[in-house]
Amino acid sequence: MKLSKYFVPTLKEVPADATVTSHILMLRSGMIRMVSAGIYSFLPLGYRVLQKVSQIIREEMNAIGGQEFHLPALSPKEIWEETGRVEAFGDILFHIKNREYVLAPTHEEIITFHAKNVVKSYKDMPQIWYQIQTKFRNEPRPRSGVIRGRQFLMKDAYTLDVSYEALDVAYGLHDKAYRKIFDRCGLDYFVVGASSGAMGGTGSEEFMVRSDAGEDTVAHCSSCGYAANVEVAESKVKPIEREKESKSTYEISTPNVKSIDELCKFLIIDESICAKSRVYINDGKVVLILMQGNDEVNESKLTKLLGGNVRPGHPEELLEITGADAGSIGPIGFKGRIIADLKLKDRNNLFSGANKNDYHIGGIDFKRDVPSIEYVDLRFVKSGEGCPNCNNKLEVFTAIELGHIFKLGTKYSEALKALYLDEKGEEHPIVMGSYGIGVERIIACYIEQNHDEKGIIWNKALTPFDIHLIALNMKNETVVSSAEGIYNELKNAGYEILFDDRDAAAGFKFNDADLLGMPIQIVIGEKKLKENKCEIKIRKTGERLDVELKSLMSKVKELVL
RNA sequence: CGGGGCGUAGCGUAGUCCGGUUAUCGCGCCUGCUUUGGGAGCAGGAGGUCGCAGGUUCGAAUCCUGCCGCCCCGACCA
Repeated sequence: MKLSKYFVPTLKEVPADATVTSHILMLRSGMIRMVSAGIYSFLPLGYRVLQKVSQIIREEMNAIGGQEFHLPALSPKEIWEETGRVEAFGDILFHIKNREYVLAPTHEEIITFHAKNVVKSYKDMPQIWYQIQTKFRNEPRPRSGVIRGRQFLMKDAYTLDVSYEALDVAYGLHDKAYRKIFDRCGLDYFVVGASSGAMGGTGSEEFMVRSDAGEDTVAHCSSCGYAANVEVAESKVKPIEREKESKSTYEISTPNVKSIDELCKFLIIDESICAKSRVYINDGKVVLILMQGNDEVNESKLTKLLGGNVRPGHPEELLEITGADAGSIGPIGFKGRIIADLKLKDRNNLFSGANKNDYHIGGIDFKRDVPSIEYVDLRFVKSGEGCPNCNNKLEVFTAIELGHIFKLGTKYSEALKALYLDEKGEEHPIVMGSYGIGVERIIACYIEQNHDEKGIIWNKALTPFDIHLIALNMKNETVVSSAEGIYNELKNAGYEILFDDRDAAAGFKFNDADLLGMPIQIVIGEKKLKENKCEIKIRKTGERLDVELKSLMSKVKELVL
């Protein structure tokens, strides 16, 4: 491809709206342009990368027996009502105004619809069905370029099986395929075990890439590989030691002290001996949660523990329930269920609210004064705490979710009555699995991990072109004819090659080449030509090699592997 | 949806507080000449509903009101 005729609008300056590295570089290298918030056009160069990624995914999905579909994005609303997902998705689901259609945010419904009509016997399974297709979600806040969009490309796969045992096999195949896909793309990723929660089934894994642009927070152990979303992550934390002598409780006047920090400052004590109170309403019932010092309540853990609907109490409710405002609430005299974090287990000589505004109580002994108390792990894991599985320490950081796999079970097959007959002629719902990959996210994550101050650094697998050929002076006939010759020779040898044949200054071309990031640059210039040589630059290392023109092809063959 | 910021030529911007000739500068673009190993030089040129609508005023990019759009933080995220 000749760059003079190829639409690659590179930008020298950073667009004002972009803050995330991958977003900046995708815009600057002319891969994408924004149309509206969370909606991007892929330009020819970006689309080449998208196709490379898609092809890798396709190959690995086909390798485990996947069959590629192309399902419609436009979908009758009725079928989404049958599974209850019009309500479940809420405002995330795009609705068509002039007909009862929705834009599909995912395709469980459509797959199940086809399964119901076609898969009637145990003999028809197992099946692995997948597609690479555009998904639509009305995200309230798209961000970070292509990382979170309202329209995005997803590889979604669905498995149909006769049993949960068979589902385990399908799930295992996807786990392996996903690792291969991300390995081939050259990504540094890790796998997070997640509870499948409301989706049912027995397992779920997320494939994550560490990144400041990420929206998930995970705890990771580099030693044993333990990794979990902080919503469910656990850590080894010792409860604070009980003191030998328990003081008796005593009331302290603490005017205008609202927070743990203010309390510590006022009484000159450490936050570790303060029990912070939070009141939650669980399906109408009141629960008091006690956390050590400034530890935050992990509401995911709390919801999992209590079940049903869990929400923090409103200020008016707090006053009515406890007789005090937030900041002066505590376990002494509290009527209702009391749960404390494990870190506070059996501890004495604690400080907490007095359930009376502007008063706190000291000398609290949980064993003596709050005998009904329950202890549960309700903390958010913090960096530096012990790994639950080994003796190393956990690191907590943000990450981008690249893909997930989970066992769906029969939620959709039951709702849409996708049933099959077993050997005995008995009817059962099909057991399903669901597996997704964010295709654009692979590209963004790759760039996040492979760039320098000059631009992108592509690897062989994803690069839009194998070689970036630069003719330095398009007014010099020798340079032009040599470059044209090399271009044709490389092209005929089967290489994908971008030929910068623009009439521009050398520095301009070098900088564009570094920005676009092809793994190998071949530079044709007057000086080297006089010695029958040209120059090869390795983008990743910056290494430059002088190569005899006659041995160029063999050198290229050696480098492009 | 809450908080903050921004909207001036394809891109990046000055001017806005404190209203006043023809809206600033750089990049890019067009023409010509020169130049060609790290974002060239000279000369000439094109390109603007100052986000939109309304208001105040002799006069609005600038002040006021409403709306739209974009970015960031938070909430949300099968």
